[in-house]
Amino acid sequence: MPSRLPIRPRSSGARPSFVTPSIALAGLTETPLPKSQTGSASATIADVAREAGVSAATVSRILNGRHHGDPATRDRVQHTALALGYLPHGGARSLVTRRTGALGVLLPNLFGEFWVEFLRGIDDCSRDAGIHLLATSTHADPVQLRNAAAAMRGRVDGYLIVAPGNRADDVITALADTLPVVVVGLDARACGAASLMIDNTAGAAAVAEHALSMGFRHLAMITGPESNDDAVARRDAFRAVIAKAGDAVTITEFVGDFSQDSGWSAAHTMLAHPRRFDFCFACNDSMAIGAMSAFRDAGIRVPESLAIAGFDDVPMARFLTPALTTVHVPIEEFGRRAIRMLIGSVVTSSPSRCTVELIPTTLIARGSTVPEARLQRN
Amino acid sequence: MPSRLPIRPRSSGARPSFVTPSIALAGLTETPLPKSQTGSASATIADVAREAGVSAATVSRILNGRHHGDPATRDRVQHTALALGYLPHGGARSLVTRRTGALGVLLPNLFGEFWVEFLRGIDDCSRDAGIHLLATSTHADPVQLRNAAAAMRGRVDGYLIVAPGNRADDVITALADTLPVVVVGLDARACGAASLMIDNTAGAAAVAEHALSMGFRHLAMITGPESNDDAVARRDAFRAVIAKAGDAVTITEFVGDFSQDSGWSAAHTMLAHPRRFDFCFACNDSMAIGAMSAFRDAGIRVPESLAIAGFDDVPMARFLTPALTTVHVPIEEFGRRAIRMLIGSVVTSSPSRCTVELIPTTLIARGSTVPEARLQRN
DNA sequence: CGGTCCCGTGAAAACGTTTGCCGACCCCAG
DNA sequence: CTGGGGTCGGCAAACGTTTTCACGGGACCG
Repeated sequence: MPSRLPIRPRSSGARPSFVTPSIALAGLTETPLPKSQTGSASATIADVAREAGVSAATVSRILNGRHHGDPATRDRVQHTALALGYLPHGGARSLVTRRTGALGVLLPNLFGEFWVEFLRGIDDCSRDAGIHLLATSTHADPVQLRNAAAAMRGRVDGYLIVAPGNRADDVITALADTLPVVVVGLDARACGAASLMIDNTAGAAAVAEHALSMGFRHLAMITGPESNDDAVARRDAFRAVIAKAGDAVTITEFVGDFSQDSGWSAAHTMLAHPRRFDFCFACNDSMAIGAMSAFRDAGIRVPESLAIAGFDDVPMARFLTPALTTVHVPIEEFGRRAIRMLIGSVVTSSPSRCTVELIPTTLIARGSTVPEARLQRN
Repeated sequence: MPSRLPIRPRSSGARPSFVTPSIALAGLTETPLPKSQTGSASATIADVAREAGVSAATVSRILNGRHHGDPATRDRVQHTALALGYLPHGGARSLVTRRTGALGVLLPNLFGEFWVEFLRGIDDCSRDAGIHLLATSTHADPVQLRNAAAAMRGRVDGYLIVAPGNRADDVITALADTLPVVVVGLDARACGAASLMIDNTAGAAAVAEHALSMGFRHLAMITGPESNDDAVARRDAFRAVIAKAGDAVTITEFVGDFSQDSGWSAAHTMLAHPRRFDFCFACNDSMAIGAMSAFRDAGIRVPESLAIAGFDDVPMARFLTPALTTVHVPIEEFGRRAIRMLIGSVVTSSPSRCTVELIPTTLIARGSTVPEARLQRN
C-alpha cells in the first residue's frame, strides 16, 4: 500500500480567497449580471435581416456564399452579422438541409492508450473536413448501442461503430438501413456496413514466427475477450502458426480482457503454472504492460528468462524497460481512414458500400524479446 | 464550406451481395432494389400519426410521456411508432425545445493518458445524465477555439472548455455570454465562466516537502508549457517550498511541454548538465515517464542514484519499474465533476456562476523515490 | 340536476434556417 | 427603341418537432 500522505484541500488560506466554495447549485438569488450590450440571447437570421434592411433569404445567401450579392448589401450584411454576433443555428439549418455536419462515434469501453490514439486520428481527420463528432462510449450490449444510436438520430450524418461485440449484428443492420455506417474491428459486410479491420492475422503470425526463429519453445499466450473479433483473430493466427511447428513447441493460453490489470493477473497465473515458459505473447500492449510489470515484480528477467511481445505498438511501448516488442498498428492512421471512409459514404450519400478494408501491420522487435538488441529508439 | 451535393433520396442498399471490393466511391449506377419494407428513409411523426389515426400532437405527447393518454390510443401509438421505427429528429426537436441535450467539449491537443481518463469521466457522467457530447480538439489558438465553438451553436446547451491557453479570455467571455460555460484548468471567473481546477499548489508543495524530508538536496525540475496554468502553478509552488529550505538545497529547471518526448529530451539535457542531481520533479507523469526511460537507458539507477516524481497519477504510473511517485489527481472524478457543474448550470439555465472549485490532490510515494519501499501494488 | 373541473385530443403556431420561384432591374446587342 | 440574358433580392414554402389554446365529454361534487 503506497503511503498516501493526505493533503488537505488547503482551503482558501494559501490562495487569494476564492469565495464561493462548491455550494449546491440550487436556484439561488439570480445575480442579475449587467447584461453586456451584445445581444446575449444570440441573434437570429431575422435580426440580422431587419438590422441590415434586407430579407432573411438574402442574409442566408450572402453568408453562405450562394450569391456574392451587391457589394454594398454584402458589406452591410456581413458587418451586421458580425456586430450582432450572429451564428446560424445548427439544428434549424440541418432540419432543412438534411445535413448535420456531424458524425456519430460509438465507442466501446475505451480503456487504454489504443483508443486514444485512434480518437486522435478520428478527430484530426474530421476537423480537417470541418465535421463534428458526436461521441458516446460504453455500448456494452446491443441494446445500449441501439439506444445511443437512436439518440443521435437527426444529429449525425453517419455512424462510426467501433469494436462492437459480435452480437450486435441486427442493430448494425438497422442502422445501416438508414444512414451510412462504418464498422471498425468487425467484419460487418453482412449488415450492409463498410468495415475497416486491423490485419490481425498477419500481425499475430509474425509474432509467432519471430518467437520460433528466436528459438523459443515454451510459449504462453494471454488472450483477449472472446467477444472481440480482433482478439479472436490474433489468438487463432498465433495458434495456427505454432501448430505447424510440431510437437516440440508447446503453447499454453491464459485469458485476459485487454486491460492492464488482466494482463497482470494472467501473468501471476502464469507464474503459478507448473510449466515454465520462455516466451509470452499478450494479445495487446495493455496486457503486455501489465504482465511485464508483474514479471519484474517477481524478479524475472526480461527477456533473458522470459521474453514478451504485445500487439498494437501504443506509444508507451517504446518507453518501457526493456522496450516492448510488438506489432505496429498505425493507429492514428487507422482512425483517419475510418473517418475518411465514412465521409466518403456520406457525401456521395451512397448506401454504405459493403466493403472491407485492412490496416496493415508490422512486427517491431525490441528489447523485450531480443536481448542483445541495442536498438536505438525510433 | 461543406460540399453541397444534391441529396438523392437514399435508396435502400444492396445487402447480401458481398462483391464490391474497396473501389472508388463514385456515384455509380443506382441499383434500384426493391425497398426494404421497413421505412428506410426514417419515418416522421406525421407518418406515425397518420398510421395510428391520431394527430401529431398526440403522438408527441404520448411518446414524450407528457400525457399518458387513453390506454387504447397509447398502445396504438406506441406500437405504430415501434413498427415504423420512428425516432424523433433531434434537430427539429431542439429547434422548438431550445434544448439540444448535448454539451460541447473543447479539448486541447489531448496527448497522453491524462485526458483519456478525463474523457472517460466526462463520458461516464454525461451518459448517466442522458446527454451527448459534441467534441472537438486541438484548439491551439483562440481563433480556432472560437471557430469550433461557433460551429456548435444550436447543437449544444453549454460548453466545457478544457485547458485553454491563457490568451483566450475574450473568446471565453463571449461564449459565456450566450451559454453556460465551465472552464477546466484555468481560472476564468473574470470571463463569467465557472472554473474547475486541480489543486496544483498543494500537490507540488507536497512533492517538494517529500523531497526535502527524504534528504534530497540537488533538485531538478522539468517544467510544463508556459501557456498552461497548471504547469505554471506547479512550478511556482515547487519553487516556493524549496526556496524556504535555504541555500543548502539547489533547484535547476529544465523546460518541457508535458509530452513524453519532451521529458525524454529534458532528461538528456539534465544528464549533460555539469551539476549532479539526486531528485527530479517532472511536472506531469508523461514527462516523468519519458525521463525515466532516458535515465534507465543511461544506466542510472532509480531511485538510488536519482529519484523521480511526477504529477497526475495516470494509470500507467503504477506499472512502471520502479512504480512512479506522483501526485494523485482523481482524474475521472475530475471529469465527472466538470460535467456535473456544467449540467447544473444548464438545467437551472442560470448564467454560469463565476465560481472556482478545486480538485484535491494527494501525494503517493512509490518506488521511484522510496528505495526500500516494498510496496505491494494497489 | 347543474355546475365545475379535468382529461384526452386536434388545430395551428411557433422554432430558425434554406431554397425554389418570380419580379425588378440593369446592361447590351440588335 | 426593344428584347433578352443576367443579377439581385423578396416571398413563402418547406423541414419535423413541441406546445399553446380551445373544445368536447365525461366524472365528480354540491
